[in-house]
Amino acid sequence: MKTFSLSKNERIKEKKIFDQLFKSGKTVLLKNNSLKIIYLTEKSDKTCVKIAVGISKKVGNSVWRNRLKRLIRNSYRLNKLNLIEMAKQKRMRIYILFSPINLNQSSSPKLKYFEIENQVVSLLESVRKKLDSFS
RNA sequence: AUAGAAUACCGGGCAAUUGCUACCUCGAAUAAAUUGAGGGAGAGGAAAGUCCGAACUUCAAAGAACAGGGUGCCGGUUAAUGACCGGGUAUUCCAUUGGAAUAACUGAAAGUGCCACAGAAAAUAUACCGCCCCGACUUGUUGGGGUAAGGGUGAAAAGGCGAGGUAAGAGCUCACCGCCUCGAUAGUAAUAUCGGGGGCACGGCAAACCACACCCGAAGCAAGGUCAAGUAGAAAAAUCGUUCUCCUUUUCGGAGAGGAGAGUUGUUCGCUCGAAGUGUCUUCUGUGACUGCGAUUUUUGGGUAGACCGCUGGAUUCCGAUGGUAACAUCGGAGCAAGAUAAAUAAUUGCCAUCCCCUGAAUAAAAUUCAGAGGACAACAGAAUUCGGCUUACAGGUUUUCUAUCAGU
RNA sequence: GCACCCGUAGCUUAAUUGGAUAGAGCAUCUGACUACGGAUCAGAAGGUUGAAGGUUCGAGUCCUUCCGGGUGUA
Repeated sequence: MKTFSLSKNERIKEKKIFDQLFKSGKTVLLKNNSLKIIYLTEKSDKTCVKIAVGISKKVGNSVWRNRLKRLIRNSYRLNKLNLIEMAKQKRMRIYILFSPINLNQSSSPKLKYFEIENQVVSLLESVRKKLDSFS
């Protein structure tokens, strides 16, 4: 498998998983409240990490939403290795949903890649710490 | 040259690295899902709004009338349109007899309706102030009559204007204009021009109802089809139907009529489809009750929302020729150019191009040019069955035309 | 995606077939009553009828185009 890829198998596509995430997932916020992560774990021998990006229609127009989604995905696939290693060690499946909170088009019309990447990295780190301490 | 308006077009480019989507080629492995390498491909002028028009699919075939909806000068283009092109007419503007822009631009003399307030009167006309005549008397008031020129009201006042005429006036009469009507000429037509006659009757609103002419069957790719999966062919209530004849007959069965109801997205007609048809009791041979069966409607509960086809080669794009004032058509040549589905088409870096700002140099200054450093990296905006239009949003740049100002010949 | 509906004061709503200043209730503010507050009584303010054009003498109402919000549909 390629190291920095993000194929269809690493994305959430099933409606059931989305329902479970919204019903019983745990949220992690950033300090400036721009992004959040909803995550869910389950024990399984077939380890995998799947992500999705959920953006409300009221946040901005389709061009802006597409760009945010692509930036989040791109920064995830460049920084996902640690999380996958941990999932292999602990033998669990991890589902992650990214979502913007206070971020919208009127407040920040131009999105910059490095800001998004920093936020994604710190979010992934905090998720990893929580999982570590939990088990 | 600068500024403005219109018009047609473009909507950053190249390279590297890391990815995404489907396809092709060569491999690996397998029951299958899969996976490795390479290759070329991958958002727009509006992809948007969903305002019109079609293709395509289903509703048996897509029938008729009414209802309902749409359009509305004339001719053409088109698969089709409410779009486009050409012409006419009206209005506005500039100018001075031409030019430009805009227009839901049929009918108010088929009928119905509305026209608040004000005003005498808002459509069968009428008379407040006036003007004029006659009578009465207290000589400036009143009674009767004529009139619609002037005033006043209003968004709108009953043909306009001038002359004659008159007590005062009035299409009462006449000229010109307008209107109605008949004819001729030009034009395919809308319409225009000219001539004769009438003698004023005909206010506005049809984006009020309506009339006339033409057009429209309905729903939409979540259409529709195939496969898989499914505690699914679930329960309750109401209504209706469960009828005849013939053939072969032990039975089973077959044919015909009838048939509740369903479809035809409003109604009617027409058309099409069309299930069950059992048993028991009662009873004066037919009726009633119950049960079973079937159909429809309503309610409750539950399941799946996966894969493939539709899905991209088409009223197709580009170039040229011919015809046409033009929209466009015909012919010839070349080309194939996204197909996702929790939804791909991206991210970073470098160079170039573009724009902004600063510093230095050239020149007396501005403007301009060159060099260096820094910043922005663009606007509007993301395919979702596919096309033709319309509408709306839009940084910057290019082409052509027109207008204004300045400079030169 | 496709199809469709609705916008009136801060909130909930009226407005006859186009006719005048867009009317109510709650909330808000001011005053009265009270030792103070509530309740009550009296009064005031608050609307370019979502926006822009058009038809009309006159548009909340009729027509067109935008803006915002919502619904249905396997």
